[in-house]
Amino acid sequence: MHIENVLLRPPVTASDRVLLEIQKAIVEGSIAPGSKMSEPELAKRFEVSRAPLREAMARLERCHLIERTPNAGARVVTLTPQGLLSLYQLREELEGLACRLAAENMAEGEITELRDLLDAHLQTQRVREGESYYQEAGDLDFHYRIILGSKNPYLINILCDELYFLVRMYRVQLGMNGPRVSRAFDEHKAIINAIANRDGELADLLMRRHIGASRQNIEIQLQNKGN
Amino acid sequence: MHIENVLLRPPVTASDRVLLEIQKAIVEGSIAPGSKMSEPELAKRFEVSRAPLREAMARLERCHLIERTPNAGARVVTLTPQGLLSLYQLREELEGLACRLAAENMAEGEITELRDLLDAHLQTQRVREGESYYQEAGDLDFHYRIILGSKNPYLINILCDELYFLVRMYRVQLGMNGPRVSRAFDEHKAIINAIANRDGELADLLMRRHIGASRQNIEIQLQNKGN
DNA sequence: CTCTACACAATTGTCGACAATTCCTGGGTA
DNA sequence: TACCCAGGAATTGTCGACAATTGTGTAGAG
Repeated sequence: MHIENVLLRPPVTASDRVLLEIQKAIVEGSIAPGSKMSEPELAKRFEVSRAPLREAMARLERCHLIERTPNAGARVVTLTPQGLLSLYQLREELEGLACRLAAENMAEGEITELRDLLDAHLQTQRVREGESYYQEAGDLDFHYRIILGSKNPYLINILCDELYFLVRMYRVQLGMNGPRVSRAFDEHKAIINAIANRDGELADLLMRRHIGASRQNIEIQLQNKGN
Repeated sequence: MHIENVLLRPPVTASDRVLLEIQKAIVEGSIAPGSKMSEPELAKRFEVSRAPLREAMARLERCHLIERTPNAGARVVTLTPQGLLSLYQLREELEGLACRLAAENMAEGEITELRDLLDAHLQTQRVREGESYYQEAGDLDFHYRIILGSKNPYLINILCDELYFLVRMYRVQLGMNGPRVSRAFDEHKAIINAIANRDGELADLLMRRHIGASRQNIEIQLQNKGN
């Protein structure tokens, strides 16, 4: 009952490779939201046949980066306030659950590693103040480990494989760096403590708040962009 | 931002048709759990080429009915107590959320329809006492409508497209009919009332309990089977 | 007798071409 | 001028064959 996580395995096949490239392009916006995904065009651009390309597109649909209609083609998703709200409603619930389960199921060693990771991340953060990439990567890593710590394969699959690309897309395309960086560290720290104390209920609550705050932060950016 | 629900659209393409057939076969167990899914064999059996078959298998993987490993092939999932627990942990959380959102977002008309559905279902149930099929179908319909009522496209997608086939597989293959039928009606009724009163918090709680009870019921069957 | 290495068979991944459907354009009509 | 319908171009869905990889069985060495 081990569910493969396509993120964590090297791109063994051609469609794996193309998938990663297109995912990156969509998340970073170099393929514009709402634009049409022409199969012949993309196949030529990424130098593969249409077979692996279609396989990749099936997986892109799975992680909600494109929307397909039979016999009509696919388009890149568009970012909307409603979409963001729906996404974060889910994330709050699911990552809350992940925290609760992680508090029950994470090994002591995993918790220690998580602490070390946060410390290491804090240092690089101090050195390279303002560079949002490290914040992004570090934050992602933190959430990933907790999700994996839940040991629930379906939950892991949904969050890491299906929802997180969209989360990243919203954050990247709205240019997240901002003033939340330092506060996020404290919140992360508190969550780790709760997990280390095996207090699932508290960990759940803190994670929900953490994500709620993150959502509000993005919503502000989205409003600013709208005006 | 409308996410297509493959369940609710007629099978327009060949891979759609094959997908439905194989899903049915796996859920009902006529393709045994753990058995290998040979592409040439299945293509011949369902009278399609390997291209649409592979597309169907990609979607089977998406709803967790098969597990694939690159360059090695796919196997039907096996049912385990741990798997069931993981699945229902998620369901409790997600359908609880769905109820809360449904209480906020369902139109009055939809709620009325839901009531009518339950009443109609109750009558056929009385008439054909003991036939588990109607229970299955009616229960499914009830849950579906609430999920759709949440109006959260990601939530709908995960529950209806990705998780429900597995839920059905567990129930069908463990032969669910049992004594829970009548009590489930009362629980359904209470949930509808909470939604009608726009009491999301209560609806959430009741749905979690409802699913928890359902899980315990299945776990008992699973234990009996093991002994 | 056991273990390793090689070669063969079978399966999966990929390719290019064909069929079916959709979308777009242009012409005709009210 | 606006609307509708037909025709053609382009795109998606499907097919059969080829290439690449895996698993297996066998032969040989230790």
